[in-house]
Amino acid sequence: MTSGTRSKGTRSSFLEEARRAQIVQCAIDIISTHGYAQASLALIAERAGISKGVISYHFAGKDELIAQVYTEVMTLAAKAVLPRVEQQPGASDKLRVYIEGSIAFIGTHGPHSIALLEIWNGLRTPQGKPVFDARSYEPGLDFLQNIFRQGQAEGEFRRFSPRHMAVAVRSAIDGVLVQRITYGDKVDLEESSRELVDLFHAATAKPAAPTRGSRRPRA
Amino acid sequence: MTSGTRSKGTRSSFLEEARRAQIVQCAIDIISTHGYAQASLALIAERAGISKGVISYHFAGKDELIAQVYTEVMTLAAKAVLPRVEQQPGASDKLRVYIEGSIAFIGTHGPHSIALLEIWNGLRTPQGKPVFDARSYEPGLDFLQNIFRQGQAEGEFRRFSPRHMAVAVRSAIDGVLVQRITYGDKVDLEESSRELVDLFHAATAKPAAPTRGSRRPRA
Amino acid sequence: MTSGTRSKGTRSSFLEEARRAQIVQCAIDIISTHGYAQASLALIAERAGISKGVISYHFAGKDELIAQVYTEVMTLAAKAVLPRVEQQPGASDKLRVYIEGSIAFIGTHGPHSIALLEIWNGLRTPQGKPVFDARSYEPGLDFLQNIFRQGQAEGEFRRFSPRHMAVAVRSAIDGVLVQRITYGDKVDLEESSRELVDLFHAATAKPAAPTRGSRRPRA
Amino acid sequence: MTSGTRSKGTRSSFLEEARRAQIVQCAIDIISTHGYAQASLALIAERAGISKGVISYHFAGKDELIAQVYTEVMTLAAKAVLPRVEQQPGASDKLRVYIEGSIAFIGTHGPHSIALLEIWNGLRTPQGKPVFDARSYEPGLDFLQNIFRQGQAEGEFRRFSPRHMAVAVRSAIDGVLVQRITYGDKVDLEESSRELVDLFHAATAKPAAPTRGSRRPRA
DNA sequence: AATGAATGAGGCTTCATTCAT
DNA sequence: CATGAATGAAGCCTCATTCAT
Repeated sequence: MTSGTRSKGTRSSFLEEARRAQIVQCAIDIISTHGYAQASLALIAERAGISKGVISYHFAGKDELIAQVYTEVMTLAAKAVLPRVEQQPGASDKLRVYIEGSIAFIGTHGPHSIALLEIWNGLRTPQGKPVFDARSYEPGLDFLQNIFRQGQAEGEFRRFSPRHMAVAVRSAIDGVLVQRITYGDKVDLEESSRELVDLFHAATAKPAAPTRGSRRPRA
Repeated sequence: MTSGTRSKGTRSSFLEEARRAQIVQCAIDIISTHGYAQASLALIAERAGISKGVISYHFAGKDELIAQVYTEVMTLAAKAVLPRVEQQPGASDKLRVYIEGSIAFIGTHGPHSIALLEIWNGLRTPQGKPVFDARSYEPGLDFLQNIFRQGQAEGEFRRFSPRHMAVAVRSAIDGVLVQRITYGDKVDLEESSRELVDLFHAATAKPAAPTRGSRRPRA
Repeated sequence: MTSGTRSKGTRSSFLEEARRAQIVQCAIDIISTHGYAQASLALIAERAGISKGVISYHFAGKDELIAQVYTEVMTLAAKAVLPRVEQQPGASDKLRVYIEGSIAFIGTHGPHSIALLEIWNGLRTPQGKPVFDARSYEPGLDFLQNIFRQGQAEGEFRRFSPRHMAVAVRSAIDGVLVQRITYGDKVDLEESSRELVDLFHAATAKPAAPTRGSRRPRA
Repeated sequence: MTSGTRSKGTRSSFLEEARRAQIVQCAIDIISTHGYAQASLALIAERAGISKGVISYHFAGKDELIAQVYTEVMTLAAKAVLPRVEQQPGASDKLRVYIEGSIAFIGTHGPHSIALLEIWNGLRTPQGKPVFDARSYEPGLDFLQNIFRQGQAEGEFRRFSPRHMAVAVRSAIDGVLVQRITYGDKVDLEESSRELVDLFHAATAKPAAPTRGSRRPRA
């Protein structure tokens, strides 16, 4: 209204955003520890030390909160993984970094990863149909498919269906997450990472030429 | 079990079992079409054309019904897949038949497969902990791990972690199921089967010997 | 299923109907005493001495309960008033009996009448639009308009707009109800009835012929 | 009130009054479009482009705001109708002008009229009793009764109960409003006005003397 | 004087479970 | 054995009101 100082609107927005972020974070915690179905607004509010109504005040409803959580986690994951992948010139390296990055994200953002899986599996339309069905995977699958197509075009990869391979890679990574959820620290993510890299390297690489030497660029 | 006239108790048991089986079947239908969260006893009872109380009468509670569904489907799947796998002498063929059988099961028992996934993801303890977490996978994983160990011992497979490979195989098969749920008939299960067989053949096979000929036993 | 005795279905229906009727009656009582807006399911259930869930069990939701109340009262009112009206051959007598019957209904079915008015005024769509707006009056207005058309055709009534007269008659009767709601027994319904009969007789009758004698058929 | 610089208190009062008037106006708009039950403070504040708290600041509570709306509209209506009525010397003309003025007010102040009806029907005490029941009508009814008494005393009107006639006139005018709310412009207010004037002229006038000529002084 | 944030009560609905018949 | 009826908890949402800034 006056000048110089930050406008009220901005200050409002700042506090508003802080609250929203806090609530989103608590939602992630609760969803990851109690599961999507048990993640009631009451539980989330309790965790945040606020009244239930506060959530309704800052979010249009539970749906918006969940959507926000989803967006938050997806954005975080994409930022953590994709840029580093794209820095790799070769398809084989891209695949390796994608797998390594994805599994590393599970380690650094455990609750986020779990929450993502929970929402994925738990969020339904009122008719019971999944809101995030396989269609939501498409962007990620596209990303992988492009890597595979590049590798095949450049002769680095053998012939296979890029789509099915992409589905398998994503599924395998999710499988690691499921293991991690159950067994916690007993699952050595670095080992899982190495094994999956090897697995999909072997699965995609061209059959060894007769005079081939070392097979793996790195273990 | 076979003779016509049995004691009342047995006849009771027979009817009892028929009722239970009917309810379990309806539960599978409802869970697969409406999702776990929406699968209320009322919906299942309506589908079965019976009263809600009947379910409570035949099952200790919803949990027991769901557990029964789970057992039923797991048993069906095991019967459909495992015997044929064990008929194969070689580890490589065992793996191939396991994958083929598992994906074929998705095709022949769609609702069962979906229900299994729904229960897997949806069933929780009152504290929100998954009832069927990765631990429930262990029997299946053991089965696969044994195949891999056999193959490695017999020199058919390269060196890799049997456990991680087992997790990857199961996850990849589940990935096909998720695709199938979303895209239905547009997902060609036979193609998926072939691709996964190829994928894991390549992933497990020893690096091609210099003078090896055909790599795939079957296309 | 057997024979002779009433089928289970019927017995069920009987008890079912009794409960529904009880709940509808309690809803009428609560709506008439506390007003539509305050007529919560909790209050109605408390009055009926049952749990809130019972209402949800017997009715699809609050909407269906209210609709049932509305239908119940409308049907009662129609049965109480219309047949006697149609027994009258002359339009003038029809009008008189209609007014007398409508006001008598207020006396014999006070809570019903009040509940009807409350629902009429209070029930809204989620967007705030009245569910029972003037359109719902049309059947009743038609009935009155036909009386007026008959009277004009037979020369008993003077020239006027049947529609506007019909609206005025209905409104005047509702006005008596509003008075009754506020002042209770202090409003003499018989007197109100006589006055309205006179009023609308005078309003509809042809200008007195020069040699006219008695004006009212009944005082 | 007129001079430019006044004490702070007065200037405050001026702004205060402006704010209150603005809020009252917005309340009228919202009530008339969304209905009383849906007219939340949030909606009214949004319409006014202010914060919800402002309303609480300027009004003791929602009740006071509504009461203010009621007073505002009643005052407007009284100012629009009563003075012109009182200019008429004869009772018959007074009645005519009262009806004409009241219906004209519906045309010129649609939202006000609707809001008035909504408040009338919707506002309740915490116990569910109407706040504005028929008692609130008394001033208006008195005004009409005085007209009728005058007309009867001066021999212009026939014998009838002034009170019941007054109730009928008010009810009939309200009936026109209800029609207008539902059917909007399709209700010709001028026609409604003429018909009601005729109706109540006929209803109140002395039976035609044997040698009388024209019945209506004016249409 | 105004605001946005927070509260807490209350409403409707769904649902697994219990129980008398 | 089976049923329909009833329960009570829990969930999400709306809203008038209060309060610190």
